[in-house]
Amino acid sequence: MRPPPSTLATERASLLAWFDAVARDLPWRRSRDPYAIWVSEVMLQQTRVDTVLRYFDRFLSRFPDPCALASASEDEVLSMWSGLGYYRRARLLHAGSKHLVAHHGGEVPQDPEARRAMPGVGRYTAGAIGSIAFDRPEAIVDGNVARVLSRLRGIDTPLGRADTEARLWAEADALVPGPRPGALNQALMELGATVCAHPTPRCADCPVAGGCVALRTGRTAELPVPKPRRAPRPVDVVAVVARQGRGVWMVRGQDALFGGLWGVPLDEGKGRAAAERALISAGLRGTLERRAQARLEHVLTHRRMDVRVFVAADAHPMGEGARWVDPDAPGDIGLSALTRKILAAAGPSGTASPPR
DNA sequence: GATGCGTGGCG
DNA sequence: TCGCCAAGCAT
Repeated sequence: MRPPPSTLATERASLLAWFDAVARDLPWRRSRDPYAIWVSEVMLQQTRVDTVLRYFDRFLSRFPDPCALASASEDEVLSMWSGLGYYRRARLLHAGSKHLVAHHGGEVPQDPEARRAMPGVGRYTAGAIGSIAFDRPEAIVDGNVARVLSRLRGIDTPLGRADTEARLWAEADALVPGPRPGALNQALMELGATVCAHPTPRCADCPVAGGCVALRTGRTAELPVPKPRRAPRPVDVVAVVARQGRGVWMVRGQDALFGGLWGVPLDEGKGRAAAERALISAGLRGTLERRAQARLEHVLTHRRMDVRVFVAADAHPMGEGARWVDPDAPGDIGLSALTRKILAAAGPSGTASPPR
């Protein structure tokens, strides 16, 4: 089932030599600071390298160490995360920094179990920090590694299933004990990201093509077998844009969706009545225009939001927990991409594109 | 074990 | 256009 030790040693050597030759120069690879590695790994969860590049240096400049991050407000942290998505990651990272200050002298612990106990650190991230920052022989399986190992070993059961995941971790566990485990893990990920890619791998450039089961059996296009997933559920949403000078009335999200971020009042529904509800529950009084000013679509992993944007005139606050925000200079608060999209659709003065 | 959680790029 | 999915985690 699993390759003999000699084969594993050859694969390790090939992967390391290949990685040394072609590794991309990425900012987090220039650092051995466990904190920087941790931040990069959290940002990279379900997020492409090109996207993270726009955030990583800025975040580290603002919060150079766990203590600085722990001292910041949640709004400050989310402002640095604004647009990156999966905002719970930022809150967990923030919580993680406080955890480090409280329990580990403000440093990322070397002990694997202590690392695993950090908020927001699961099996993958713990292994990534352990191997990359501390060069410990800890395995990792992310989407890249799963694709590489599925093809290399010919694993043809669906991703996400318990037996498949166990097999993948076992294969990764078998491969990592050897020289430079951090570089080896990064080599596996780099290979998955650049050569053993989805949907079509470039096997001519692969350092371990010689032992690849999928290549030998002509199944590179079939493997890995993807995890079944549901289509995003359609949902109708109304948004209310109320302006006063340069300011737009925004509330702080409390729910799991966009929690901690600031945004214009939203509610489920498609008409003026729903917009009215959003207006009132946001602690605002004002006159809603009769028809939606704009309409847009925003797709999340599990929802397809059909958003009607209503503009409110003569709006004035009648409660607390919300405030006027200048979208062009929001300050230390986080805005979602959806919020920015809504404001753009509403136009600079509320006279935007007509509804579709 | 299934579900919820963002955003953007690509074939 | 549309589905896929990208260095996952918590509940």
